[in-house]
Amino acid sequence: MKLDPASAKDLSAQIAAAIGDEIVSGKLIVDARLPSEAELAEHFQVSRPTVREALKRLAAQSLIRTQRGATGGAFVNRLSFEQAYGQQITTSTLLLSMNAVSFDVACEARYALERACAPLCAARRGEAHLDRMRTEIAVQSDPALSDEDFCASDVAFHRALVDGAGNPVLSYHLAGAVEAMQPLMNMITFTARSRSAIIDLHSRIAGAIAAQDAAAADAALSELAEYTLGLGRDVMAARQSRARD
Amino acid sequence: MKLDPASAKDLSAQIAAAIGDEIVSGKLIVDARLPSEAELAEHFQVSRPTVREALKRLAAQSLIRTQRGATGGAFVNRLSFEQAYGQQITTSTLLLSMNAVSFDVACEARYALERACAPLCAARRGEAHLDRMRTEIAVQSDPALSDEDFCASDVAFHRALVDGAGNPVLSYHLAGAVEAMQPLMNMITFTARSRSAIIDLHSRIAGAIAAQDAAAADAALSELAEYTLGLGRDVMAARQSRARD
DNA sequence: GGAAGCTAATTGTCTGACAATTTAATTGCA
DNA sequence: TGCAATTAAATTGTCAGACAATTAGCTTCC
Repeated sequence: MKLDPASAKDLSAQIAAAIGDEIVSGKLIVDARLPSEAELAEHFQVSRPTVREALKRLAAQSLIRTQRGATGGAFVNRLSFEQAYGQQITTSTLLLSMNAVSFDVACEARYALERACAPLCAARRGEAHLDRMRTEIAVQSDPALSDEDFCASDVAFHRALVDGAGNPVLSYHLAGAVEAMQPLMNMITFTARSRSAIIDLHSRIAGAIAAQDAAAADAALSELAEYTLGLGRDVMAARQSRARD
Repeated sequence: MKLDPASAKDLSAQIAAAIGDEIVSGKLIVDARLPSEAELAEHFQVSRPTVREALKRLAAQSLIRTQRGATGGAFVNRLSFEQAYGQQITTSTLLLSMNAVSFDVACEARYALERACAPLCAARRGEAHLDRMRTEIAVQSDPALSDEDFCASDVAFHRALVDGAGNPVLSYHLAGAVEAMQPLMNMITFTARSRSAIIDLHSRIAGAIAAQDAAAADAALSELAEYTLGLGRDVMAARQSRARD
């Protein structure tokens, strides 16, 4: 583990990169203990605060965890699926909100990915997933539900569909795509009529999954994608015409 | 921006979370300047090193960038697609390597997602994407190529396919799925025969994309998925039989 | 008017210290 | 001997103050 004296970056960034590389490359395995802060400072010829800044960078990426006390220190952290979901959702959400990604593009990506899950979900779905989907449809049918809660339930429905594929890696990749859409969906105000159209399509999807009919599920998802895109376009058009006034 | 005195977490983690929430929620917009480290220390009633640790955590997530000098400081960073790709690939790779994800599960996720891109790619691919795919096929046809380089070229080929869909959000989500497979693919030693089978399928895929034939591309991808899964199973079986000796 | 230098603000780094926490060893006692 | 309480040691968490490095803007001088 060496540093590049000519690098333009901070020492703490260089040290974090050096240690991070060891972890990613597998030279430091899960639960291995890093040298103490004092030893790292000695090794890299820097002060302890600089080492600490480097360790905090790694901790922010969930690459290490720290423990106080006599046998404490920094340990290589096993990246759990839960942690990865969280990072994935945060990054995806920020990416969409900060880059003026159009509703169309985000929507297309989301439904393209989701349709990839449908056949697997139809083949493998368990009762738990069917229950989650039916529960969310019931929630969505309450006319008193706020728009935000409707969108949250929409996300929960689609995550049940994704999880039904029974592939945690797939669920991880889809988590960001589905969750990051929520702020965009919130921007669309749902009329009673569009809500019922969405609920109908959700019911068709759930029914097809229950019947293990992949083709029907795909068709319904495809229709939902088209319908959602249309809603988005209507809202955008309405906004533009209001802006002209 | 307040801290919870009862929290079990580090002060730097709490401060990072507080500022991070402001950014994610949009209260701090892109390119906004955060207060100076001294002001933040004053605001949160902590020392400057503690504030700095918090800022380094945020920097590690690409949420902020810092600049030295008179008009310097910490600024909310626009998360670029490039940065997001990088984080996505790192996280996906670690997730697979640290959680003993089986080759089957990772492979299934990857090809399911990739097949979602095929129809879009067939419809929209430009000459640049076709060129990239053809170039990689040529690279792969060199018998002197090392297994590592063959896998790297394989990844490049598939990324061209993904990028051909012309949807950056889709490319972002797929980047992790495709790149994170490389270490797993490296574990499979390719015989000359399996290489030629893969190259044939790549050629069929590239041809179908060039002809804008989505169905043919999907069929070839599907075959490639099956073939890759088979290769993985053979390698695992051979290992187990060796282990029994 | 322009170039050089000065000043102020800010982050980057260092030193040293103490507090809090946890484990292990030691001691004292029954 | 066995066990409980105490002590010691190691480690991270936090603080205070200082100086170096960098950068923008202002001032001064030619």
